[in-house]
Amino acid sequence: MPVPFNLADALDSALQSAAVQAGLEAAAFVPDVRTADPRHGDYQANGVLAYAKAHKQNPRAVAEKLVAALPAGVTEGYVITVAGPGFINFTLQPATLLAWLRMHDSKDHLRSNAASARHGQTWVVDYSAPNTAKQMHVGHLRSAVIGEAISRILEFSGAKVIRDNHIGDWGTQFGKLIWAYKHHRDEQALASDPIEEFERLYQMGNAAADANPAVLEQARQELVRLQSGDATNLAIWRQINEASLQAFQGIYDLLGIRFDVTLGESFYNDKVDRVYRELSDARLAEESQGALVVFHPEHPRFKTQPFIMRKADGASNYASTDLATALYRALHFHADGIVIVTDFRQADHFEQLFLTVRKWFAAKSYRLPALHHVTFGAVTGEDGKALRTRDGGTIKLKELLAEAEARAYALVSERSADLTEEERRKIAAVVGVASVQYADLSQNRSSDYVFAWDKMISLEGNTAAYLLYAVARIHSIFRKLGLAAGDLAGEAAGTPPETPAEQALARKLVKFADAIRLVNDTLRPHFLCLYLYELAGEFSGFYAADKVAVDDPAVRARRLLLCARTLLVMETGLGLLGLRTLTRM
RNA sequence: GCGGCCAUAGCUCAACUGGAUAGAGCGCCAGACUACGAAUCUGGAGGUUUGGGGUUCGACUCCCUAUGGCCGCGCCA
Repeated sequence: MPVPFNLADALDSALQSAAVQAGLEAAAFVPDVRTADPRHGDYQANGVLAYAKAHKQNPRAVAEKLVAALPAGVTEGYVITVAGPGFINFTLQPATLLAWLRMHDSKDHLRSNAASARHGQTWVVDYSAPNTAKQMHVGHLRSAVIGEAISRILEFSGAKVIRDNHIGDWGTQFGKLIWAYKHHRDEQALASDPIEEFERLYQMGNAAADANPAVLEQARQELVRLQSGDATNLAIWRQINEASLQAFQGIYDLLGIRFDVTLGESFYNDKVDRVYRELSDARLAEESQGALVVFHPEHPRFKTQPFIMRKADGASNYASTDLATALYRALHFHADGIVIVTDFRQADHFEQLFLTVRKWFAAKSYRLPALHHVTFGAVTGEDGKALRTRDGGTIKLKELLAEAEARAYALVSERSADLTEEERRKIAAVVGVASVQYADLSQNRSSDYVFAWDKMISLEGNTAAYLLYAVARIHSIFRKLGLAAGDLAGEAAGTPPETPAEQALARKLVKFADAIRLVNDTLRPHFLCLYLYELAGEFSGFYAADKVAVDDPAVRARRLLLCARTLLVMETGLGLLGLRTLTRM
């Protein structure tokens, strides 16, 4: 029995054609198929209610007609009932569950089936984007972790993804930094930990310029020299960038991030004139108080709140470079979609940017990509205020990840004292980072994120440790039985799931497709986290209820198949979130 | 002042973007290791979804309003 990867999709189109068969006004009928509460079934179609309402018909009668018109290929695979005011419920038959599990037996099969969703599309994902000359701190975590997960899921869904690190490597701060570099640098510190020293110099330059107008003027001169191509200052600037990128990569390595391109603000320096020209020619931009700005008369706020794209002193700012960036991504990368991952405070900026881009591209007949500003809330301490260390400084990302690993190590040593020191170190490295990533990803990104160590490294509940533990237990079963986890031999003997726990687990497994779809549609990775958590929960229930390593070969084969698929889906899903997994912990 | 986001169990969060009896974890109570890893599982208690109106077959979700919190708003990004 061939079954599709995404069963909800298949039901949707089956209901569409049934609507034609049954004589409904098919164009006005949207099946609205979604996953259901298990009490009601696996999928439910809710579209009948809206249709019947609009057409003044009895919803139950319409539902009955639709069900009667479904092809045999569909009706054989499910138990179908009409319930309540006109819901159509579909419960998968055990044989259908088995067929799905058999067909999706490897990561490659999952991927190739999922890839139809965005086949042929190109997406640019813009995330992380720290400023050079500063260390990454806790505030940089969410963009990096969320952006990477979105990139992986878009890729899994068939898109060509270009990961772009739009670093802040240009701007007025470099005048002060170069001034401090020339007057106060510590060569020894520069050699041993350059990023730390640059950060110190930046703060020093900032403070000195604030305190002394003469310094401020000298810093301005340094900036002018840099911008006019002065060799010395350019060399310092390059040194700063190089050291910064190296430090960033240290963090990215821990988080499993590798960018395809790093096109920072400086890259767009020579591309902003075209932006000024084209927006002015299109009469979208106007002079206001000496600056070149864009107003949006149709917008309640942006009709008076300007989008400043060239400052009165003639310099560019991030509006101009972001406009140039949008054009570059559309023309050079042929992007079908652009995702920009930043915190919610920049919502106004990107709303103005997107409004401007839409009008500009329309005026020039440039192909417009889908534009998504993926926002997330602030990271706060447990008091609800911005997260700070005890002495009031920001928490460095490097230190945060080290702390997570140390806490994980203490836990592993406590729980698995029998493992060697080396093994415990390795496990702690994975669990520590995964806990940080997962704590961030598992929450709806739009709310503020309350940072709490105990919750993050916790072993219980919706945490990385819980998911990794489920994976480790499955590996353990295969190890005990002397089987390879990916070994497909013996699966042919697997029969349809029978016990309640087996069925619940199998029914959750096929919903993987729906979770992927949901994240694709919403760009919210927490839906995949929630799915994996629920899957791990179903597995744990199954594990407690039904022993796998039993003597009866038929029962054992049936349950081993479920274990193999749970492992496959868990490892695939965790991989899409950017987490590494373990075989023991 | 104008605008945006948010408010769900004691705490931290979900609720598939308008669907069926609002779900988890922590904490609390009561159980389950002579069974593949108890970092687990099974039950129980706990709710006027901030207050008040409205829209409709149906509202945590949409609209209005009040209160409280976070944030943005002319040359930082």
